[in-house]
Amino acid sequence: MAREQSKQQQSIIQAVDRLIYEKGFNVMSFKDIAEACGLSKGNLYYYFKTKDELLKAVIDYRLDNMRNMLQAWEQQYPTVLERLQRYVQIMINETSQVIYYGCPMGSLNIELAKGQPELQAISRAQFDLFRSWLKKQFKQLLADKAAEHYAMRLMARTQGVVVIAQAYQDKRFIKREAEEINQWLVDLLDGLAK
Amino acid sequence: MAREQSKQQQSIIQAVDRLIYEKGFNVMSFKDIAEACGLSKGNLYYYFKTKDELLKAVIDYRLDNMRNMLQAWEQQYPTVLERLQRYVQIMINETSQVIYYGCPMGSLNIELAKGQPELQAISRAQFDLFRSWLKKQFKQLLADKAAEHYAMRLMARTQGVVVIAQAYQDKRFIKREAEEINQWLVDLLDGLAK
DNA sequence: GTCTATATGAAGATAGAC
DNA sequence: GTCTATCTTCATATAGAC
Repeated sequence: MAREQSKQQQSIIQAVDRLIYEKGFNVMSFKDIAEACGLSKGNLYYYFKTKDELLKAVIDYRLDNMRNMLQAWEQQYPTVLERLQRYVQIMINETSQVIYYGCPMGSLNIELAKGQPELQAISRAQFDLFRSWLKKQFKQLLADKAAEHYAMRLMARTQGVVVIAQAYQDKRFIKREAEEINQWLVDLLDGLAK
Repeated sequence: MAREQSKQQQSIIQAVDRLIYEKGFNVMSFKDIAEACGLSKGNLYYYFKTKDELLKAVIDYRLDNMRNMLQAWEQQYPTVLERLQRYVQIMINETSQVIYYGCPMGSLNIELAKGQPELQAISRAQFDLFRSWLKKQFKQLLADKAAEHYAMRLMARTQGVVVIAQAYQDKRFIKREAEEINQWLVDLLDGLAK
């Protein structure tokens, strides 16, 4: 739910979004942010008083984008298989960033889980959103509990691919594994249709 | 290959190993380390002049432990399936830490991949070690390239499970997915035996 | 709203006494 | 080898002029 925000706030949030992804939340500094959006450090504090506030704003921003994206997918893809495969497609589309910075959602959550539980709880909302959307898709074919399990498994599979691809800066691994996961989905839904 | 190291060096390395895992490399400070091993900060610098040196020492320490562990597994488990499943078992055995701090190898690598490529290269040796050991196991049943691919896929699957389990502090997910992966290995090796 | 200047604290790292 | 004291740099955060 985006509150009313100034152009400046928007541009700060976008810069921070990128910096968190590329440097990590704890490494990113106010100096980095100020430089990235051409503001003075002092002026930044006019908009956001703490790093935690910035994180919250970035997560809200990401969640808005994700909700729009997922809604668009439902318009665009009529079948469950297409929707699930579209999810897998993300890592293909983002390959060139993923091999360097990993998954924006996954890497942030891992960082914050180490000793910043309040912040991790905020970051986790990204997982919640994908998880519930994927569950909703699987529920068209499966009982509630099984749908939940498959949603989580699919997320685990894509996250795992990203971790290994980042470790080796290996683009081809992403391609190869995306195909494997897509085939797994085909076989799975095929088995369920019977 | 562990060089000759004093008792003090060993105890520092073990403290740092833990701190990197629980707080992250960049968040961990010399103050943390000094407190953790009951030394003064100044004295710490007598043993290790920089944080990078500490990282190298910790990775060497971890690699030694891993090599010993893998060698022991080869003594203990005669079959490929048992060995691969023993690898999957790690996340079961470490569940109570994993749900809070993730994978020691994976989370460190993800952190360092963001803007510290020289340090990531050091950390990546942990992945290399597992990867080549797993490949060696698969090569008993598969051609070189396929063995490599399956080794990476197995690593991706366990890493992914850990990411999701950490996101939700969900122990049961680890159990559930470990069983699934074990079954996948059974089916896979079964298919190859034919 | 935007800036510069500054307060304050913590980090990595060193010097030198013991 | 171990300590305390200190240097320097950089971080978060604030104050106050414009």
